[in-house]
Amino acid sequence: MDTKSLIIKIATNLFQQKGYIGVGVNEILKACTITKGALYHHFPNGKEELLIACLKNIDEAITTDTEVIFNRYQTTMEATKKMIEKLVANFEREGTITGYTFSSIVSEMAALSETVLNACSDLYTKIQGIYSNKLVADGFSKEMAHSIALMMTASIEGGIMLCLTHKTSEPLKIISRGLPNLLKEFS
Amino acid sequence: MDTKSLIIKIATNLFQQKGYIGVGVNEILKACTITKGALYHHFPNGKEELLIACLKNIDEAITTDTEVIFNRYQTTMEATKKMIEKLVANFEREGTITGYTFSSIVSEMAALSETVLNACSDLYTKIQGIYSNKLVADGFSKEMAHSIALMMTASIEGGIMLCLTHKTSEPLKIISRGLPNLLKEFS
DNA sequence: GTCTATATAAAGATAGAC
DNA sequence: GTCTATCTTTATATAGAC
Repeated sequence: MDTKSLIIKIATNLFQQKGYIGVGVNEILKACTITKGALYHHFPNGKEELLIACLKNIDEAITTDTEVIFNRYQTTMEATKKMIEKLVANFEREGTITGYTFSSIVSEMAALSETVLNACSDLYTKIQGIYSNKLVADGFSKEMAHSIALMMTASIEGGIMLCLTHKTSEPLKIISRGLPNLLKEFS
Repeated sequence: MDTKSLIIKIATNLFQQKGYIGVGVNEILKACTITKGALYHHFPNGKEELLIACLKNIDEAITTDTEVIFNRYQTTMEATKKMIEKLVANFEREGTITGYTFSSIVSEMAALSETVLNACSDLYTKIQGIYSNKLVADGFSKEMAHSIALMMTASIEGGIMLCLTHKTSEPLKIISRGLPNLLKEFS
């Protein structure tokens, strides 16, 4: 792998584990076994430029992964249950959830960087689009699908946060069981 | 007001707006028009000790406020709708949600400080307890009330995050409309 | 394209006068 | 209990050799 891709790969992991401000440039360098010269050659605008590249990387990974799951299973319900199962397994294995969320980045950057916030906004929109399309295929109207997709995203992201806070996978498991109520028409 | 209370009050506001790492000690001092001497006299262990004091402060404010609302209205549904209305109004007025959340603090501190994480965990448990009690009064079993309360917390926290990300109050409004589906028995 | 060495700024914290 | 002045560490970023 070329140096640039390596930096992005390793930095992505670190940012998801510790947040943007929680990871120093030096830590990234050490993890990559490279030095400042290399990093600033590939990312002249420094750490924030690297973060944007990482967000794009996360974006692709999440989108691809979600699409695969949502294509494999017949209904939104099945697909979502499987997705949450993966999140739970991830959490129980590693104690964090690295693959599917960026809410910590949103939270810490919301007041700090417009660029980063926009990147996160796009990403959520994209994920919700996948949910929404599947819901339309399930028979919901476009508007209802939009609303339900939003509620799914909110519940799952909130659930991830509760798992991290309470250090147990119970919240996501309960949310999974409550899905049938979530995936229903409402006013 | 005495200096210590003043520091806590102002720091609480800043932490909620910009997160823990996003606010420097110097910024707090400036906002309080005091100097380091005063701050480190009241909080010998520095910034983290101050944060814990602020979390307790938020805790009381949120708990009191939530209890008032949940006592005033007959059902969990009505109370929750009113609560979300307040969140939406807060967001539309100030562009942020300062009074009712601490998820950004959780997210950024999750990997960094055990103490802070525990304080946040207690707080969520307390809020969910209020929801849960009301749900039992509504007629749900204790276990079901626990599960629904958790889903409420997850949706609302997730909804707040989506509002911040997309810079619109739409997510919370949609969640409010979807509440009837959330507040139902499930397996 | 990657290295070493250095610059520069900001953070949190302390010491001691008043 | 609050001030000023200072310390220490750490952060991001740059310059220039190879």
